[in-house]
Amino acid sequence: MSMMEPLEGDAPLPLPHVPGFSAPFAPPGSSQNCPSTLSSQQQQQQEPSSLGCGEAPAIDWASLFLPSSIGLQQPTPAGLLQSVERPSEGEGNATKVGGGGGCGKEKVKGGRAKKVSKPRFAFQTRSANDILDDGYRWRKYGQKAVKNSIYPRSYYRCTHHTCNVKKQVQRLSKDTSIVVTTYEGVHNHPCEKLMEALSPLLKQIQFLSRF
DNA sequence: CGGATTTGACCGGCGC
DNA sequence: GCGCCGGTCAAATCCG
Repeated sequence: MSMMEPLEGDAPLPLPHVPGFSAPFAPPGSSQNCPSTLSSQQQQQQEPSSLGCGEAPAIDWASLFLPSSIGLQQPTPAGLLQSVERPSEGEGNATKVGGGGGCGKEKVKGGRAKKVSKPRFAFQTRSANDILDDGYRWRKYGQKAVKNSIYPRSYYRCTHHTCNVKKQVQRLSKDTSIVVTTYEGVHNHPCEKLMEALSPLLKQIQFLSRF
């Protein structure tokens, strides 16, 4: 599994840029995403600020999503270790993204699947808890034992009806305190927790902007 | 009772 | 062509 090598091979690194747990995961130069609900243009312009939600105000989502700014809980104070973008995999020519059958594809009724490559974004966290509270709601749909790791990989899907974002969570066998979370796709909706936390702030901004 | 989780089966791509 | 492996499905089970 070559896709994890950059992560597993590296020792914990100082993180140059932390996109935030629930930030819209800036696609590495691609624009394919959630074709079922939103056009790719509206969805993402490589700008983290374009969350893609129609009624979302023009806000710098990337910065707002930072856990520290909204009080999202973090499993441990250690927090993020490394973020990894993986731009090379199948952008455009739709090669397999994760090695498996369904990866990078969407199944349609009847068992056939069409290939859809999505932006993927992985980062490591040092946490005793596998499940990061990133503000979104996830439903687990699978768990697999993976090679070269004593820990299984868990597969989650965003529970929002129109959102197709998935994430994989796996603990490193080399360093059991590190959890690797890989997001696939971009949320086309603001997370409930975030909006809840931001609403008073937004009101305040709107109020102040009148002057 | 409805939603979330678990888990074995199945599917499809890739390497040999 | 075949086997391995990762990703997904879906029925069963759990839980609030």
